[in-house]
Amino acid sequence: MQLDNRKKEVLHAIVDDYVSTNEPVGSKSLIERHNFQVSSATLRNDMAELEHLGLIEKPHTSAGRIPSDKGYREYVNSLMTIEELSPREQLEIEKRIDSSVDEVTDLIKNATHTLSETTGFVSLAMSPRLKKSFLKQLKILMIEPGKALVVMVLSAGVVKDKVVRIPNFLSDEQIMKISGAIEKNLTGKPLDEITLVTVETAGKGTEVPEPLLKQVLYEAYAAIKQADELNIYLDGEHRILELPDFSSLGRARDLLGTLSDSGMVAGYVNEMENAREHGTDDSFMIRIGQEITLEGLDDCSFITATYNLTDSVSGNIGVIGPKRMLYSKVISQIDFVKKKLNKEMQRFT
Amino acid sequence: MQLDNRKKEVLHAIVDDYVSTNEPVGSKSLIERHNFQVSSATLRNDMAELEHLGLIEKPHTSAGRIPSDKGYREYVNSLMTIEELSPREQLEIEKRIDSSVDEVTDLIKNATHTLSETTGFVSLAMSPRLKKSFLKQLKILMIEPGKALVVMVLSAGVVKDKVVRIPNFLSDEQIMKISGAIEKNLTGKPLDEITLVTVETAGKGTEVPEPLLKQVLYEAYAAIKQADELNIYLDGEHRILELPDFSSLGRARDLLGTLSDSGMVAGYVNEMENAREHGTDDSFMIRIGQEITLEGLDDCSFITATYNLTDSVSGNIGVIGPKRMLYSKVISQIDFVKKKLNKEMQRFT
DNA sequence: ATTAGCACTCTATCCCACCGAGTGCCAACA
DNA sequence: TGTTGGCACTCGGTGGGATAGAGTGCTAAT
Repeated sequence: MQLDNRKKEVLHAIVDDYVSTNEPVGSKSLIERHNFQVSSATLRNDMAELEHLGLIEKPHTSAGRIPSDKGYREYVNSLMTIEELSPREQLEIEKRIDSSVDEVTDLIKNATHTLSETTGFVSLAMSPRLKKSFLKQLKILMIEPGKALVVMVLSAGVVKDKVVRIPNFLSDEQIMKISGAIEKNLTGKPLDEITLVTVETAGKGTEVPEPLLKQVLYEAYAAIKQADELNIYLDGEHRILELPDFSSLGRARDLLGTLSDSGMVAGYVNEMENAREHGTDDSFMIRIGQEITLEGLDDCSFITATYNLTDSVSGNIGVIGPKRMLYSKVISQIDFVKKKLNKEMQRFT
Repeated sequence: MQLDNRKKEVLHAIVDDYVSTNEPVGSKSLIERHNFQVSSATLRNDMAELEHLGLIEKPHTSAGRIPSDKGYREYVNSLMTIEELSPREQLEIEKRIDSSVDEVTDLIKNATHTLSETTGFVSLAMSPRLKKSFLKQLKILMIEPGKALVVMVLSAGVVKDKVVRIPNFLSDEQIMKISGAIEKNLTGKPLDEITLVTVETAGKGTEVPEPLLKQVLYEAYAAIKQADELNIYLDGEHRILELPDFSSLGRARDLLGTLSDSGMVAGYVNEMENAREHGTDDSFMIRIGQEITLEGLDDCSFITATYNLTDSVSGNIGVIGPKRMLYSKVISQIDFVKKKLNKEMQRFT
């Protein structure tokens, strides 16, 4: 992208103005608001050029210009400068993220809610990807004949459990034996290295008759696998309706419809995360407009950061807002929430 | 409410027509659609009367009539007849409520989702009110120094747990002792009869030094109290935007804003439930329009039924939809989902 | 009690004219 | 070659005015 300095400034100004006014910006109003030392005609030429490059576009012939997806992208990649939040804003966020909760999940929900409140957009977080964390404890508790609770404590300070069905005839002692054997052999193993086979070999030594044993082991395995399933937390969906960008109802409907399928959104975030490998940037993922492949999000931007529960266990937190957003501001807000989250998470590990 | 037969029929017809067309209904179109053996002028007189009684109203001078809240109320109380769902519809619901889940919570979420899909409205359910269920098991598991997991199995087949902080120095054995003492003394007690004092006396016999013991007992008590806290599950909020009744955006915004505060909604459902004491009806609660004290729900109706996990443990499930709904249909849908839910719940108790 | 007839009311819709912001282009200028 | 003033043109948005249509209330007759 070869742009001389003034053209860069023009694009910058157009994005800024459009973001703050929500109206296509014309050459004249550009002169009025900014200190360009040239005439409006010159800017018109520049704008024609920028339009030719696909960085801006006009809604109709006789309107001003608005940034295209590509224009926003250029803005985000090379034009904007990010500033720290003011102490007031920082304090506000710190206050909101209540640190007295007992479980990581609550902390994450808390941060997500805070992020939605401070940005005014929809926020979301993924639960930590636990596949790299390892088992610290595994207990199977009899609940009643035929039913047991598998409780797992993971290295990342997370506790997971699952109710499972077991054969009716099994005694308390038998369960304890199996539970002990699994724990003894699998403690220290990362979740993603635990397979059904691993669990079955772990349970070998116990003197429990074959078919019964096998069922319990299978259930234990299922519980372990469920523990590293990903959850997504969405917050502030209703804020979409407060944004002028989605006043058209049709757009809002599509967007909310898509967001209501949280599994789909989670899948998309995962895809993004996986595609990040070649990431040159510092853990931020930004998708703008049509770059987002989810239906109904063409007018949105999707920005996430990566938080860390431990070195190897991380998740994502971010927002979905209109393309027309104050990128630098929102990014610093996400960044600050992420940092605060990381700090608070140390308590759990 | 003294209405001669024809006036009742007129009101009935107005509600039906308005619900299906979403347009104020006039005397003439009433004649066209229904077999009234009188002229439109006569109906006009009747309608003037109904309006005088506050059962219908007109949006403006030269428009047809629409039912008022009071009109809908009369319709619901004495006019409509409820029919069973068709076998097809029943099957559809039965199929959707997946019965293979392992936890009551999942079953309830499932039913809520199904209800939203079949009615096309927002659906919601309250978690079971567990205060009448009793403790069947209580175990405290050490997770790491300073942290433990309290696991409770309740009579209603529900498992609850909570991570709690405990003094660092406590050993595994000490925790086991305390856990055993609590379980021994509190098993069989309904949750609402368990107080901090009860827990403390239960823990008396253990040979654990005073201040440490006291803290653990307090945490155990807190865990028990948390177990009977109510949760609310909302589903299908986005469907609001598909309803012509909320096409005005402002209304939709208010409604979604209110629903986003799920605690508030839960509180309201509870209020309704408590006010139901004098209930002559068969467990349905219906609130129409202004009868609902939640902000932004003036154009809605709120209908819930009571499901039962056990004789003494129940919760609510229902929908929030526009006042202009097919009451009889929606009520049978809720009723059927509730019955299916009750049936499935027997597996857990 | 019911009906036909009539004057009246009010909204929704369409049409049209006009305003204004903005553009593209051209010719002139530094 | 880049910049500027000027100008004709475009197009969406706004507001007024006319019209159609559905519905009402009232009155007088049955």
